[in-house]
Amino acid sequence: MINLTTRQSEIFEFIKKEIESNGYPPTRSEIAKVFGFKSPNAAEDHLKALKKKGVLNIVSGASRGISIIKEDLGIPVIGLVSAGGPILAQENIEKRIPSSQNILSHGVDFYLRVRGDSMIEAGILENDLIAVNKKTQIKEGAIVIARINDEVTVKTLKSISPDLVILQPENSNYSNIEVNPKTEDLAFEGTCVGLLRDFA
Amino acid sequence: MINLTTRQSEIFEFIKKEIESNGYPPTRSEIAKVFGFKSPNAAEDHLKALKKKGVLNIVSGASRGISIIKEDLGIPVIGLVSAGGPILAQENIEKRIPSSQNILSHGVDFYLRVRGDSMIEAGILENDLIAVNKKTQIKEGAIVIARINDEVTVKTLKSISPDLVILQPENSNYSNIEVNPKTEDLAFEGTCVGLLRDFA
DNA sequence: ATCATACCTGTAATTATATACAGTATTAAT
DNA sequence: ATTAATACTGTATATAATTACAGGTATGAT
Repeated sequence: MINLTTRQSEIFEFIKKEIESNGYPPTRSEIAKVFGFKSPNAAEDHLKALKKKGVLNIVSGASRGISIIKEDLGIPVIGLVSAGGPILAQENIEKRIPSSQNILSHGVDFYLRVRGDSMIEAGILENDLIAVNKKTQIKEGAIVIARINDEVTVKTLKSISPDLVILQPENSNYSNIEVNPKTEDLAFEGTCVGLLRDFA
Repeated sequence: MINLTTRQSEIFEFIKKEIESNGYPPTRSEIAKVFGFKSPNAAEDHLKALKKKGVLNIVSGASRGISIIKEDLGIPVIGLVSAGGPILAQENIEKRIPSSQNILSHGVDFYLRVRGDSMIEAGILENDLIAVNKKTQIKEGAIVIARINDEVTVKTLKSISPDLVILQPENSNYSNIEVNPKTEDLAFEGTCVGLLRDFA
């Protein structure tokens, strides 16, 4: 999608909200009123711009003939992460789950399919999907998605300090991973905010 | 919902279809045209009838001010099950999750909040929500929701025969539950088809 | 038998709405 | 420096749309 301006985003979001709450789209005048425009033509201009940018469709002559073009790709499900590249690279995306179906309380940036049994004692099994939020502040005690030298792993963050990060598997067969961020390549991809298991 | 007449259903379905495909509701004239009415007032009459029957809402004065009232209550989340009564009794329903948000591959009849730690070795922890399907055939090896003498429990179904049902907890601290369906009150509420954990 | 409801036609008026045209000011790109 | 895009005001008008009123017919219920 071509980037919308701040104003255009506001208008676009308003239209979406109206459709959601009323069940039908707003008129030019309604938009103008809400945004304080003194002319419905201001809204008309915005609609034309939004149509041009391909985010909505306008049926000429029809009242409220506005419909949003949903290009909502949904929340990506990350399968096996290939070494190198960013975690959200196209080749890692297994499928997408519509974001409207997000029933978790936190925002979910992506789902990661769990490989291995290192977290079974935390009730996280192989093939489960863990919901990951990228923005949540990384905290000790949380279950985090870390990348160590191109290896992506899910572990409990035991402790964090400038020269020592301890990642703890939740499986007594495995031992803690100790990383020195100064000498090793360590990045946090996000925090686990949910879990999804499908008994297919 | 009060029963709609055949004609009313046709009109109602058409309106829903229009909203789905166009993104906005039809006008009286559009309805009239599609159904061959020679007057938009025929459509008006139908809309009034449909409003009276509570299936849609009409905003007076607004063009296309039609919205369908969704009676979809969503999938119930069952908290603590009170002894006696059916599992889906009103007093057991903690909240509802819109069925449109169901991302699991099987149909989900309700979610059950897990109490206790008897299934931790199957990765099912306290407070997780397990998605339950009532219709799936109860099979050995599946995780089932059983009711034994008014006690609702989640266990793996180890074996089933006319006079002995063995339910296995997935926690080595607990031992198997053996029930004779002929002498004890045993009912299967459904099969676990998914799991949802929210790190709130 | 009468009444309510469903299901229409036909007309018409008010209002809601889209949308063109003519401007103005600001900002980002070439 | 000029052009294009953004973000509006202000006016005007054709037409889209709601919706009332006045009928008509058929059907099932009281």
